[in-house]
Amino acid sequence: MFNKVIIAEDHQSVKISVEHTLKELDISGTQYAYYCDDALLRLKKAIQENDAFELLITDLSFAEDGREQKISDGAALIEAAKKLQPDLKLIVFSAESSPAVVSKLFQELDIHAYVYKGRRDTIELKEAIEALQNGKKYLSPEFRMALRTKNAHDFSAYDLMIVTQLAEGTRQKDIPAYLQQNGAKASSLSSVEKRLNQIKEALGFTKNEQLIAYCKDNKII
Amino acid sequence: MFNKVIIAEDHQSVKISVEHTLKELDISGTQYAYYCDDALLRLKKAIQENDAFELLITDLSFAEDGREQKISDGAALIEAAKKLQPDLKLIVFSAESSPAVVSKLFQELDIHAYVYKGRRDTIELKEAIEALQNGKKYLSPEFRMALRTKNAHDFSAYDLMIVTQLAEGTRQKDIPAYLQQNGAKASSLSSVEKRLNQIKEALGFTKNEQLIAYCKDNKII
DNA sequence: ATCCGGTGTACGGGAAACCGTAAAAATTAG
DNA sequence: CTAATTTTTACGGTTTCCCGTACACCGGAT
Repeated sequence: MFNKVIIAEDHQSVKISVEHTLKELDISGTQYAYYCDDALLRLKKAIQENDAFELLITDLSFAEDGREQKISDGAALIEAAKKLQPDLKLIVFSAESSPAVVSKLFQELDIHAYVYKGRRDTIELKEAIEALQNGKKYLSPEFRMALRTKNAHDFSAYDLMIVTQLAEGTRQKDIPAYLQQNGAKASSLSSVEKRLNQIKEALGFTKNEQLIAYCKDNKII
Repeated sequence: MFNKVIIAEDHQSVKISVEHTLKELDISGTQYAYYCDDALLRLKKAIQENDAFELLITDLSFAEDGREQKISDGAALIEAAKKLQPDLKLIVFSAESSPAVVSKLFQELDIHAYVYKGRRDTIELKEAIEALQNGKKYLSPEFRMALRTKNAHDFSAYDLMIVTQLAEGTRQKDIPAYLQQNGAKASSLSSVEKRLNQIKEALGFTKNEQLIAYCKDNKII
C-alpha cells in the first residue's frame, strides 16, 4: 500500500484530477510539483528526513515558462530520481502516443507503469497504482498491441546525429566534419550516405525530406 | 451568465477538472462528450428541443480509438458547430503551444477564448468564462506577446501542397505534375523552385530538410 | 496603344546528392 | 600471426537540385 506519493505534472487541471484519484485510493501523503526541479528537490528532502517517497507519478513534457529549470522533462526527472533513490516506483502519466517513445521508457528507464492520458485515464491510473502495489507493471491497453510491433528502424546515437544535422540545414557533404568533431566512428561522406540509405531503405523512403518528416512525427528528433 | 455548457474533451482527467471548475462557477446545465461527433449530436439535439447550448469548451486534438468518427479534431468541431448555431460561444482549451495555430483559431474560426493547458489552467478557464460573460474575448497570458510577432511566413494553400509533397517523398521535379492534377495556378518546375526559395529565404533556411523540420515543429503540415 | 509591375515559365551552368564499385582499414576467427 | 570478414573510405558517373538570367503573359494605369 502506497502512502507517500509525489506527482510531477505541469497542468493544473490534470493535477487536480490526480489528486482526487489518490484521495479515492486513500493515499494521503501526497505532494505535488509543477516543475521537475521542484519534484527532485522534494525527493531529496524526503530522503534526508528519512521519510522517502514510495512512488513518483510524472508527466513527460513540461512547458517552459520563464523560470529557469535544470531538468526540463519527465524522462530526465526519472533518470535523476533513480540515481537518487533506486527503489522508487515510477509511473509515467502522459499523452504521448508514440509507441517508440513509450517502449523506450520501459526499456531504458525501466519505469513500472505507463498510463496514457485518454478517455479512461483516471480509471487506468487507479489500475496502475493497484498493479504496482501487487508488484506488477502496468501499461495502458491502447499500447499493449503496439509495443510488440516495434519500430521499423532503431535510431542509434549515430543516426540521430546525422538526422539532426540534416534537419538543422547542414549540407550532407558537411556532415562528415561535424561527425569528426563529435567523435563518431564512421565520419566519411560515404558512410553518411550509406547510413542514410540504410535508414531510408528500412523505412521505405526515398528522400531525406520524407525521413525528416517521419522523425518529427515520431518525436525521434 | 452561462447556464448551459457543453465540453468536448477526450481526457477523462481534464474533463473531471473542468467539471469542478464549472461547478465552482455555479454552472449546472453542463454536458460532456468524449468525442467530437457526440458533442455535435448534443448540440443538434439541444437546438431541436429549443434549449440550445450557450457555450462550447473544446480541446483541439482527440485521440482515435477504434470508434469511427466523422469529426476528428476540435477545429472541425468548431466549424460544424458554428454552421449549426452561429451565436454559440467558443472556448478552446488545449495544450497546443504554437502561436501560429492559436492565431489561426482566432482569425479563421473566430473563437472567443483560448485557454492554454498549463500551471494555471483551471484559474485561466474561470477567467475566460467570466470574460465571455462580459462580452470580452480571452487569451492565456503566455500567448499575449507571441501572437503579435506573427509568423515569419504565411503558408498559402499552394505552399502547403508543395511542402506536403516534399515531406511525402515526391521529387521536386515531379511536383509540377502533381500541382497540375490538383489545379494549382503555377505548376512549372521553375515556379516550384522559386516558391521554395522564397519560403526558405523568408525563414532563413537553406535546405529543404530544414523547412520540413520547421513545418512539422509548428504543426504546419 | 503603351508602359508598367507582378507573376509564371524556360533554359543552362554549376553544385550537391545519389549510387555502384572497389580499395583500404579494422575486427574477428582460426 | 595470418586469413577471412566486416566496416570504413575513396572515387567516378549520373541524376537531381540549385540559382541566375531572360522571356512571355496579364491586368491595370497613363
